[in-house]
Parts: sequence; C-alpha cells; structure tokens
Amino acid sequence: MALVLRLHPSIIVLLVLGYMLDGPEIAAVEEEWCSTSRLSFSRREEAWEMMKKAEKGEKKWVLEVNKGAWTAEEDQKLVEYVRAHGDKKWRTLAAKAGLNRCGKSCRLRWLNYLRPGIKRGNISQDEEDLIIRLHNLLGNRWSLIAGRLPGRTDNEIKNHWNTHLSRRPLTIDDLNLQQHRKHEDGYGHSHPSKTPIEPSLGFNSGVSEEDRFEAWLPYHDAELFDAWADLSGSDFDVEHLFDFMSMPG
DNA sequence: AAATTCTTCAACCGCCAAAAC
DNA sequence: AGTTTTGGCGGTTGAAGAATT
Repeated sequence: MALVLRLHPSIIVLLVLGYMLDGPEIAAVEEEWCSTSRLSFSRREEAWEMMKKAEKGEKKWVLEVNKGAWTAEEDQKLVEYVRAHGDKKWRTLAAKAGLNRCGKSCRLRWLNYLRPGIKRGNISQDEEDLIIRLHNLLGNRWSLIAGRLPGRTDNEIKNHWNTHLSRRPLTIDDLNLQQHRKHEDGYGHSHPSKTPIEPSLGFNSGVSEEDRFEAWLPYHDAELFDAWADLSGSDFDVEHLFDFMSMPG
C-alpha cells in the first residue's frame, strides 16, 4: 500500500474507488484506469469523496487487475462467456465473466486469439504476396489489409510485416518477376498471384490513391470494378470498394 | 556451459471517432 | 448540444525463446 500511495493521485483515486464499489462499477473503474482514463469532473469529485471516506477508516481490500499473458483458465472463462452472451459491452463483460481484466484486454484477446475462424501458423507465400501488394497500395492500414486475408488479424499481419517484410527490399516489381517466372515454368498459382500487376508505385510517389487503385484493380476483377464504379459515382472510398468486391455475385 | 545479443509476437498504450447517454 | 462511454486502430513494448559469441 505504501508503494501505491506513491503513485499518481489519479491512480490512487481510481484504486480506492474501485475498492469501494461492486460489480459493474468495479469494472468501470478498472476500465478507466486501464485506459489511463480521463475522469470527468463529476466522477473525479465522487472519487475524492470516496477516498476521504476510505481514509476515515472504512474498507481496505485490494483490487488488482491482471495484465500480461493470458492463462488457459482466463481463456476458457472468456470463451464460455462470449459464446453464451455475445461479444459486446466489454467493460461489464469482464466483470460478469469473472475475469480480473479490463474490458480492452478481453476484447483484444477475443479478437486476436480466441474468436472462431482465427487461422494460426505460418503465413503462406500467397498470403505474403497479397500483404505486400496491399501494403504497397494502402500503407499501414492493417485492419483493411487483414480484411482481405480470411482468418488473419491485423495484429498478426502488422507483426509479420514488421519482422519479416519491412526490412526486405522486395518490391511489387519483384513479385511480378516471380510470377512471370512461375508462369514460364508452367505451374499454376492461385489468386492473387495469377495475374500481373502494375509496375511498382511507391507509397510516397506522389501518385494519388485513386490512381493507384485504378491501375491495380483491373488486373484483379475488371468487371466487378466497373460495376462498382457505376454504382459509386464520383466518391472514391476504399472501404466501400472492398465491401462491394466481397459481396456475393 | 554461460553470457550476451537478436528475433518474434502477444499484449499494452494512446489516440480518435462513433455511439450512447 | 454537450459529455461520457465504447469500440477500434496503429504504434510500441517487453517477455520468452533462439541464435550467437
């Protein structure tokens, strides 16, 4: 406790308030603490009142919020709760599931590791090719890139890029050359490597996003792109385009 | 075999926008 | 209409294991 009292006052307030409350309210305090939150003025006043009461001699149990690696038991609790009640309201979900974690931590664990359909293991050559292409096109928009790789998370793709690809001097031209050689060798390759793509356009080349998309897309699905262009009018919207391209025919 | 350095990646942090109040 | 809460994103960290000295 002596150590705690040397912490920043706002953290002490949150801890004390957390001690005094029950259930969802504890979860709320944990969440605010977890996200280094900015307490509203009224909430801060409330917290100070609670702390003064605590100093007068009531209460003394200690609340600790788990951090770091998840245990198998925590995983099980989270999976069971989400299966039964859904994956919304993470703040209260954590408390109701009996998890001593902040809501953000639970959400991240579910989305990146526990939810159904997550593909684990090595990223294939095709997937890697697609990551390089999409990164060339979109930059560090990891969630958008992940949306094109079923079962892969933005975190996983970001990690893969940072550890394997970012330092590799591999350009889109290199990929085209690889594909050309494969084609000459006579062995097939599934999408997205089946078609040549445009020469490399560096992300900071000064070419607009729209120009790069228009250069890139026709090689992938010209008919769909045309249909999308007819429908979407003059507004250029990457997310809209991807949504459209993924719609069942 | 021990110490040190490097690599990987799960988890956290801070910020923002949208939704809810 | 203003404030608070929630969900989501990209950047970063640090523990653990692997590789090297």
